[in-house]
Amino acid sequence: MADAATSSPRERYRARMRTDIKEQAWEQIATAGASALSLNAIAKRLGMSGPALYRYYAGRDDLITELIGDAYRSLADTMAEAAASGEADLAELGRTTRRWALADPQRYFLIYGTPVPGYHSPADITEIANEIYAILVAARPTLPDTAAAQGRALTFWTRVHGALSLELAGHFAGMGLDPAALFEAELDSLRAP
Amino acid sequence: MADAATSSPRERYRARMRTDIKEQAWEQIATAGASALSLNAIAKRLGMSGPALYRYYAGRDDLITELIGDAYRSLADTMAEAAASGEADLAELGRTTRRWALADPQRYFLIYGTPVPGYHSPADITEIANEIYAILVAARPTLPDTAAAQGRALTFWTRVHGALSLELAGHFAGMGLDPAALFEAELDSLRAP
DNA sequence: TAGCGTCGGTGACGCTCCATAACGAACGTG
DNA sequence: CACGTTCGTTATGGAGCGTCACCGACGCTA
Repeated sequence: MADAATSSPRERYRARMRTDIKEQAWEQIATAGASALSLNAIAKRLGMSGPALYRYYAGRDDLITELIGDAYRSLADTMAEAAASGEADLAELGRTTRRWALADPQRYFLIYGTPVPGYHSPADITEIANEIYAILVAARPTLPDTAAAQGRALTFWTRVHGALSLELAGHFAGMGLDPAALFEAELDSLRAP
Repeated sequence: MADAATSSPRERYRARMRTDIKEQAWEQIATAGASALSLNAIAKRLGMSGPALYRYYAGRDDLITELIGDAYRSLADTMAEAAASGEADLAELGRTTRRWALADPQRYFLIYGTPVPGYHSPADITEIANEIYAILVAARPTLPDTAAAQGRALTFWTRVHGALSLELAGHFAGMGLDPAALFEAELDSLRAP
């Protein structure tokens, strides 16, 4: 079963509708942030009335949860692709992460930004997070010791996000600093532990 | 005029009211995040009706802006106090920052969390940010080269926030990692550049 | 192909919130 | 004690989320 291959017209319409909704949602998030995401506005721009969206998503939280999942998936795929492209230097993975984040900062913050106190990620999302972590652990140059590789991956990850979150939030802008150079300097620091 | 020294009863009442409002606001932020901050809820908990708050703050944004300023001020004062206490090791300043952040994570995210796309900090807030930066630059051990001190402060700051933002957002929790140990490891990395 | 059940969309409604306006009461200064 | 400033209230408007009842259209199946 789970005939994902064959799809009825209704299923295709429904899938198309869901992607259209998410597309509008991403547009709003990119321009005004996730907290300003409005179902009514999405519906209006799709030419239909508000409650219609509830046929596709249980509510605002449900939609955002799926968007978070998509963001994670996008990052994991981007990292995996970079890692599989042969010269998967750890520093190059860092640059890949930065490019991905700069392409849509609010998408980055949807994952690594301010958490909502009550919120807990569903299991499939934490799974993707581990997937990303595994890519970092396996990155070249390959280390003989697994523990060392894990430690390196973790240090790498925290430093990347330290530089990235400050850059994307604009904390460097007012100080006349060059975020790109700073990022490269942090990548260099990982070369010789 | 502007007799700031003497304060009329009205002025004191007004100041007291503003602090009460902010106190309730912090409570809400700590438990539900800044995005869930509700003026109506604050007014209700203060035993008065919603529009009364507009005598003290021009609106929701005005209140939040002042809260951000207070958060910055609190962090800067905490850092300055630690730096002035004699043994102002750079690593100790890092631990001070972490303690400050753990005391109220949402207050931390009010400064270093997801930015609102349109928002620009007022000048007096960026001033406090520079104040914090200056404390880090001047931290012990004193470096002869100013550029080196600035570089060290910057690296320190990005790494501290990398570890802190991931810890506070709960990204380490699901992976069975010890945030405190990880933080100490990052502080160690700063010792020998 | 005809009919029927499922699915999708609509307007109406209740609730909460932000923000403004108009009104009345309390306060304290002169 | 009188008057103007300040404070708090209710009323109002507008937007958003989410639910409900209703209806139209689609497509599967007999």
